Amino acid sequence: MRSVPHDLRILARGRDGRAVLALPGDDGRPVGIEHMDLDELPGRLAAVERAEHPRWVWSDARDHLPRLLAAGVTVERCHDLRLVHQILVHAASVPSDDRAALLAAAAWAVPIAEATAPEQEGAAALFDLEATGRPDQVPADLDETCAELSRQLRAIDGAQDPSRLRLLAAAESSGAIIACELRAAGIPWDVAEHERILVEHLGPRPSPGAAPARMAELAAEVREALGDPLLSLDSPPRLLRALHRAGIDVSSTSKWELEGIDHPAIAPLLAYKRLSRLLTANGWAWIGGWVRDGRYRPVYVPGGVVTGRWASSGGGALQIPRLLRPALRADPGWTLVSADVSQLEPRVLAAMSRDGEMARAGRGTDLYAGIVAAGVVATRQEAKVGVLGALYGGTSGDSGRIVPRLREVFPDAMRLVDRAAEIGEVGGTVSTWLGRSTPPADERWSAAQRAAHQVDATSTEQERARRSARDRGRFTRNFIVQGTAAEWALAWMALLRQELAAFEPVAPELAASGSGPLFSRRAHLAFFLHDEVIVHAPLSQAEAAAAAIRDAADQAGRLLFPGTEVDFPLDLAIRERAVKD
DNA sequence: GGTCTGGGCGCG
DNA sequence: AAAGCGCGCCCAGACC
Repeated sequence: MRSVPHDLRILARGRDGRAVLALPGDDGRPVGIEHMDLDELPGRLAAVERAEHPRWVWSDARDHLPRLLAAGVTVERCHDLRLVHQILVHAASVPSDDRAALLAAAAWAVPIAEATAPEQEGAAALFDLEATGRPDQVPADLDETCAELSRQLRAIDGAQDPSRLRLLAAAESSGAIIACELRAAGIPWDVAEHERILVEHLGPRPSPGAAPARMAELAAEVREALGDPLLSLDSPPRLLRALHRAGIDVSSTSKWELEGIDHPAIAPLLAYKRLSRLLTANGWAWIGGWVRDGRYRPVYVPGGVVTGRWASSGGGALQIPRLLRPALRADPGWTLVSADVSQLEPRVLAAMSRDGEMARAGRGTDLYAGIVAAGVVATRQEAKVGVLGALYGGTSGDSGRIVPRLREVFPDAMRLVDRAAEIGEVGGTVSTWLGRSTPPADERWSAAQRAAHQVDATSTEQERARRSARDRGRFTRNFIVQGTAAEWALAWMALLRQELAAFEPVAPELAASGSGPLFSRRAHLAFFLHDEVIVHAPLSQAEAAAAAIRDAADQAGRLLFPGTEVDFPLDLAIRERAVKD
C-alpha cells in the first residue's frame, strides 16, 4: 500500500559500540546492512553521502553528528526520529491510531538533557555524547530505529495533508543538524571586549566572593537612602520590607514598579539591579565557564519550546544581553553578516490568514509604518502595541483599545487568531501552518473546568476556571503564530545552510582559527535567535553570504506560503562586530 | 547536604 | 503596570 522513500539511509547504533548502516526495506525490515567500527564511520558515511546524497535516518542527531563533525564530515539531510516523534505524537492531522502507536513507543519521548559547561568537560570529551547533553536513552539500535521509522512514515502518509507534515519533519530535522553545527562552529567571542565592557560597568574584577566596586558603591547609596545600614539588596522580601519602612509603597521590588517612583534610593537601586544581573548572568564566571579558544559554544535545543521554537541549555545563548553584542566579533580577515526579519510574526499571520490588507501594509520594510500609512492608527507605537496585543491576546490598556480597530481593518488575520483563542479556551487543539499541534490541556486544567461546571461550584472556582480558560486561549492564540514563525525561521536557516555549503573554500592561510574543520574555510552560520541569524564569513564571501541570506528568506516565504503576497524583508548588516546601529 | 519554587530580568 | 505570548538562568528561601 505504501512504499518507503528510496532516498532514506539508516544510521544506527550497532552492538559493542559499533555503527551500522542500512536501507529501510519495503516491509519495514532493514536491508543492505553494513557494520563498522566507529572510527571507520566518518569515511564510509562521507562516501555514501557523496555518491547518493541520502536522507539519513537516525535516532537523534546528538547521537551521531558531533563525532562526525569533529572528523570533518557532515550530511546534507536527515530525518531525526526523536524530534519528529515529538511532533507527530501530538499532531492533530495524524490519524488517532497512528498517534496511539507512537505514544506507545514511549522511549522515544525523552526529556531534554542538561548542558555541561566546557569547564566541566574533559578537553577530549568536547565532542563526546556526554558533552552534547544527551543521555543514552533513545533506543537507537537498528531494529528499534526501523520500527520507529515505519510508525512515523505511516503516520505522515495517513495525515490530512502529508506534504505539510513532510516539510515540517524535514525542516525540524534540518534544525537538528544546524544546532549541532552551530555548536561545533561556535560563536566567535572576543573575551577582551567582553571584559572591557564588564570593567566599564562594574569596575575591575573583584576577588572571589567580593562585590565589584561599582555595585558596592551603589549598594551603600541605597542603604544610606533607606536608612538601613545592614540591608541586603539581593533578597527581594527583605528589600521590599525596607522599601515599605522608608515609605515607598510598592507591591514588589521589580524594576517596572520602581521606575517612576521619586525617592533617592530608587536610582541607585535600579542601577544596582542592572549591574547585578550583568555580573551574575554574564560576568567573569560566565566567560570562564562558556568561552574557550575564542568561541562560545552554546547547546541549542531544537523543538525545546512547545511552539517549536528552539530553546538553549547552558550559558543562556538566546538571552545574551544587547550590551554584550560587541563581544560577538569576527576572526581577523573575517566578518559578521547579521540579519533579522522585520516583524516576522505579524507577517506570518498575514500569510497564514491570506489577509491581503495586512500583506499590503507590510510590503516594503516596516509593517507598523504601513499600518500607520493606511490610516488605521496615528503612530507607529500604536500600531506595534495593537499588533502585539492581537498576537498575545491583549485586552486592557492601549492594546485593548487598538485591537478592535485592527479587527475591522484586518478581518482575515484577526479571525484566525480569535478563532485559535476560542478553541483553546474550551480545551481544544490548534496547529501551526505545517501541522505542529498544541499538547492537550493538562489534567489540572480540565479538572478545574469540570469543577466550575458543577451545580455546587463556588464563585471562586468559577472565576479561577474562567481565568485559566482565558490563559489557555491566549496560549493557543499565540501558538499558531509563534509556531509558524518558528517554521519559517527553520526553513530560512535550512535554505541558507544549503547555499553556504556550496561556497568555495578560501585559501588555507585565510582560515578562521576556531571554527573546526568544516567551517573554518567558508562562510557558516554562527548564531541564531528566533528571527535573526549571524553568518561568520571570510571578507571575500561577505557579499555573497548577504545575498544568500536574502535569497533564503525569499525562498522560505515561497516554500511555506506558495503564491503569498507577503514579503519578509530583512535588516542586514556586514560588520566586524554584531552591534545594532 | 540536596531539591524545588517563585521573584526577577535578560532575550525574541 | 507590566497590560499580553514563549523561554533560561540566578538567587533566596523553604523544605527534605
